[in-house]
Amino acid sequence: MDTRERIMDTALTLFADSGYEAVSIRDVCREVGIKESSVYYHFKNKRDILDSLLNRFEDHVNALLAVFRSASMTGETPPSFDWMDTYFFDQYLFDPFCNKLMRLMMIEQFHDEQIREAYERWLFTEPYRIETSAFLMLAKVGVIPEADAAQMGRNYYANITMLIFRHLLNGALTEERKDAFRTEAHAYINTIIKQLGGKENV
Amino acid sequence: MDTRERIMDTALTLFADSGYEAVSIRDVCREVGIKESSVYYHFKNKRDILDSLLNRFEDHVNALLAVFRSASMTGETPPSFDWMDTYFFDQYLFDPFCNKLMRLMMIEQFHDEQIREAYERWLFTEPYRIETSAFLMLAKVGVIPEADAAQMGRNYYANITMLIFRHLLNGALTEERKDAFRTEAHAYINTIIKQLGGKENV
Amino acid sequence: MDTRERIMDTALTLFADSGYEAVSIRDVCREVGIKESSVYYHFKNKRDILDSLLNRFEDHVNALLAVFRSASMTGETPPSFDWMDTYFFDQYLFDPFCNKLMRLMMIEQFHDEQIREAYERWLFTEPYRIETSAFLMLAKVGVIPEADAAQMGRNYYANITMLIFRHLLNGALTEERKDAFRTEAHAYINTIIKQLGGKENV
Amino acid sequence: MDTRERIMDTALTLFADSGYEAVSIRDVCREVGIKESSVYYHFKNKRDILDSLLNRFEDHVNALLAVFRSASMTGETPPSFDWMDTYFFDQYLFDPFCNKLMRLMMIEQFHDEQIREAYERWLFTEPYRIETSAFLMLAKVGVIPEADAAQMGRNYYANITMLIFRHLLNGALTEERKDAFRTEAHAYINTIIKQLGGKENV
DNA sequence: GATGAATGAGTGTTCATTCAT
DNA sequence: TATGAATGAACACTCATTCAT
Repeated sequence: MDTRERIMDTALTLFADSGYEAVSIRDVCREVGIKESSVYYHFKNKRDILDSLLNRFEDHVNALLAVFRSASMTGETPPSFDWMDTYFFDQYLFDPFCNKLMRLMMIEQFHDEQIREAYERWLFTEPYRIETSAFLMLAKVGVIPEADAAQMGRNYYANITMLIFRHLLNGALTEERKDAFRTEAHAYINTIIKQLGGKENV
Repeated sequence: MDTRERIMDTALTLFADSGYEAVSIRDVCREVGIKESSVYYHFKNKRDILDSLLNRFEDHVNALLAVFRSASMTGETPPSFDWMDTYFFDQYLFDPFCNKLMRLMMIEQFHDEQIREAYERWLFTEPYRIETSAFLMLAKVGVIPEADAAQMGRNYYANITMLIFRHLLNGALTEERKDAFRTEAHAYINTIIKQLGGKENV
Repeated sequence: MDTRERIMDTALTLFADSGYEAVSIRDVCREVGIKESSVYYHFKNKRDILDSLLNRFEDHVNALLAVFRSASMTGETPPSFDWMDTYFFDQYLFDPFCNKLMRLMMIEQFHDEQIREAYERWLFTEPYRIETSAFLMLAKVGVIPEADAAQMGRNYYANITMLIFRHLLNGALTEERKDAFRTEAHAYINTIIKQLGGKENV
Repeated sequence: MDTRERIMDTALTLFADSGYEAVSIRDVCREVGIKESSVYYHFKNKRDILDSLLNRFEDHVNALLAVFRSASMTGETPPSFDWMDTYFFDQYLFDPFCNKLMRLMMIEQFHDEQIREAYERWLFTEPYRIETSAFLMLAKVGVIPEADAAQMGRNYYANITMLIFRHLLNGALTEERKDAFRTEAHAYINTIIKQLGGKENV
């Protein structure tokens, strides 16, 4: 991994732990093993590191979305909760890069409007859009009574959002916390499936 | 209001906006209208201001809890969603002091274990305890089928938690955001009441 | 002399030697014997030191002008070249504070419009006004033929200005340079006096 | 123009605007369109650029002097104020290269003895030598009474020097400033010519 | 109770320069 | 010829804190 990459990587880890302001260029450089002045060869200034991270996140998550959309559009595999596990849980919520950026956005949203918008979009608006549309698709396929789709989607979204803040954006992201999230998420999903008379999914 | 009070007040407002680290003693003093050295007559150091705020919050919220408990214990008035409005929404979530402290805890939880514990307790554990117990009481009173109480309580908790993060801990606390929270919360509560065959509550 | 005074004093000496940009706060503090951070108790920033110096100069020189004006207005003593020696040479050109500020303005006029204006004013416009008006007064008193006053004033001004740049704003201000200035200035003045048929003034 | 040339050219322009210290290698390279490290192929270090400029100036101005001397020695054309216009004004004072170097010397003379010497030489000593010798020649030719030559030469020199500092080394060298210089210089010259009973020269 | 004055440690950033390629 | 990458030293400035008054 080249220097620029290592700076971004280290900075993100520290930013996600303590917030942008609380992390100094010195801190980043100590970790990376370069001199402070070297940072300025790769980045215009400190803020430029943050912006680069935000841009990379935006790109990364848009790519994820594109894959997800094309997969769900072709319809070759019917929508299922397993999808969520793969695309939303594993590749988004648990992904170290994405998780750190969510923490960063969560801290910085309070004093940066640009970040606040990203925060609202990627933790609320987009998940809501995807999860409710998944339930609408399940209704189309006939798995769910059409009348309940919206309400169920909204409930699902609320439960997952609560679990994200409770377990994945609370202190350090340990395996215990991931397990707690997974356990509660699956328990919730199974109650839904039971209501639908479906089979359990562990 | 005496000087010590004004320092705490101002510090909290700034901390809630930008986080503890990002706010300087200078910033606080400029607002309060005193010299920086004067702060050290009232507080041991900067951290002491933060600790005093956390202690005051703990006291304040324990007092709230005590009132709530005694009110619900006497059973003179049956538990209802109106309670929530009064005790949980108005006196806790919307209360400027409490709301600022929640923001502060949300920002600082990532690099301070003591704050993380308070954060987990007052945003997740305690609300969960109270809200689910409210539903259990509703079940005892016969308003809700005993079998659904736990599940409904959990759903209620998840929805309210999601709304808190989405609307009350997102950017500045404006009247629009309070309204958005209230609207969505009441809409959700009404769907529950409808399911129970009860009357709407606006 | 208090700290603020000593900072200004030292800064001016260094600025006049090397220019504003080339002098660091470190340089000033080393000389004054204080820590760099202490400067910021007395001045908002580096530029504030410069501005304070310029303001003080403006005040100082306006005071000089006022004294000169009142002295020449009362007319108790007729205008003479001795006046110039006292007011313009000794109290202005040779005065260490004023001389240093002239050097500073001379260096900084190239990249600061505000300073350029002061430079033009206090090295060209005001001296021109004063010196030509002195010759007009001499004409009124009958010492000089009215017709020659303007031309002689202008020549006097040109000669003195040239001597200022040649001797007083060239390298360090040593006693030799002051002597060179005085010698040439008096020589020039004496040729004028001779032309007028007056007595020599050494 | 090759790279070395472009570096010197750009550096001079920037140095003349802001002084040597205030201009960074970065500034020069940005303008030239090369990377900072490339400068060190063409110059030993930053100071080497300055020295090269000073050397080039010395050569340039010596060449000018040689042309002027041979022209005045042959005596094929009698000395005149038109000469001054051509050699001293147009080819020296208004010449962009020379004018920039004069500014540079004016700024840097205060903290570099080598530059101070060049400054004194090319702004005072040499012009004085040339201008007074021109008046001596005019006396030889009989245009001026021998007795007045020295005095008139000195006055001429003083007036031109004052105009140089007032108009050509004051802020940026604009067409307005050149015009102001020319107007005042010609006005002065005409008063001399009038005194000599000669014809006006516009 | 409050402040004037000071400070050591640290902040982000710029600088001229080096050197392998 | 030119540059990508790095660096030590310096820069202006901010910080929380101290202490005598």
